[in-house]
Amino acid sequence: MKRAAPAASEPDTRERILAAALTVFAERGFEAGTVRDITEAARVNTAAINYYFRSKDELIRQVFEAGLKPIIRARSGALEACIRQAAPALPKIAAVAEALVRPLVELGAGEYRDVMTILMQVRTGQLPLTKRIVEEQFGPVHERFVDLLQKLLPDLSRTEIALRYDCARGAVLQTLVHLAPAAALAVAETDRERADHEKTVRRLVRFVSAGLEAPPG
Amino acid sequence: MKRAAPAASEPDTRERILAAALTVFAERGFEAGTVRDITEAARVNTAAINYYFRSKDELIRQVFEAGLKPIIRARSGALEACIRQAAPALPKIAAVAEALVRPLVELGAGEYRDVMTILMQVRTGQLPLTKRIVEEQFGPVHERFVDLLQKLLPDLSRTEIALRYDCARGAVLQTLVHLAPAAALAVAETDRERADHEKTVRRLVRFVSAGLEAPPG
DNA sequence: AGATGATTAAAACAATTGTTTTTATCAGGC
DNA sequence: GCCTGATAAAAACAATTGTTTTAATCATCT
Repeated sequence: MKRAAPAASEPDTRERILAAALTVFAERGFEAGTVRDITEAARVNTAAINYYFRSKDELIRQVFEAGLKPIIRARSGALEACIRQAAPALPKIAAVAEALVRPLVELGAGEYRDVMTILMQVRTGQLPLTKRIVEEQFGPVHERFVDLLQKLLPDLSRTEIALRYDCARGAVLQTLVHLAPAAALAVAETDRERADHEKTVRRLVRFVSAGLEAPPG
Repeated sequence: MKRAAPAASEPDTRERILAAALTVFAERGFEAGTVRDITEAARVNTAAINYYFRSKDELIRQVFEAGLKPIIRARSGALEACIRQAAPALPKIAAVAEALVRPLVELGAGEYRDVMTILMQVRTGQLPLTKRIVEEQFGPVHERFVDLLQKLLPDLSRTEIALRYDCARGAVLQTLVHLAPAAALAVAETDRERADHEKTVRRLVRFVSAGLEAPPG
């Protein structure tokens, strides 16, 4: 036989581990977050992690890559939508800034807050494995952003554009981490929260746009 | 007797531990960086940490606070100098931005690179202890910056100013971490490096200034 | 020289780490 | 029924964690 349950109730043990691992890693970091922290949070036996994933490292890889994918897809999709919307002309800087900001704020304030926290941790480059994953996954999107910005700001060198793009990402991430950590328990977003996010997006877009199109030096 | 050596050769064991702890914590994080990592790097016995500091937690506190102080002093000094220089008028936004950017770049690219890395780690808030230290130490400086910006940008609400100030800090830190990690081994800065820092400062100031004085929404 | 007190070194401590092994449990196929 | 293979639980593994203990060293003062 291949599986105990065919498809209906895929034993959620594996999913519970993944979910628990995400929050544990976000709260304590990849190295400091222990296997037993995770199995206790998931109400699962200690050996389950080595049964479903080969090792803790493999669990880290899967949790991290799975968390990253929707973020990349959202940012990438927003960029394409913004280009499509402006076609055949080039999009405005503000639109590009919004394509960078909005997905991050909307995902990072909600379901993917833990992933954002982990992203911040990884940025400090403690684990080579995770740093490599980030570079691999985000590489293509970054390149497309910088390429587009280069067309919009032909007076700037590519290194200057890359620096400004980095600054923009740093500004958004910094704000995200400071954003209401209470969201973790909220099952549904209240109107108040949604309005806050909208305001945050507009403010960030304004800051980032201005920084991106600052005069060259 | 009070001390083995009066003052000339204060047993540098303690200093070696502090220095080694800083780089170990920067590379591996506060929790993942082990006592033995540090004692080996400092070529010191394992028990030395508990002899000179009471515990690992106390070592963390001392390393972190000692590393933070010069950064705060530099930023605080730069702000006061910029105010003094413009007096009796108010300083320009660009000058305030430079007071924020320059100390961070100059310290963070050199001797205090490890402290910057640790600052990034702490920002993700894994250890409550370190998060509290950061808030305590940086609180006053942040307030003075926001107060001054409020005067320079009277059309913006205080929360909006605070957000922009956060963005500015995030932008600078993000850039710092991406900055040449090779600096760790350089005993003396080359002219090339110093020129690079100067260019980085100017570019960051331009980005941050533009973001700070973006039109209100 | 002998005694004193600070420092260093070596060894051991219990606790916790990731992982493995070993033993149950539980579903479906013959 | 009984067997098979997947899952689950319990117990144990060696290795590593922060810390303590115990014994050596070393400089200084009397």
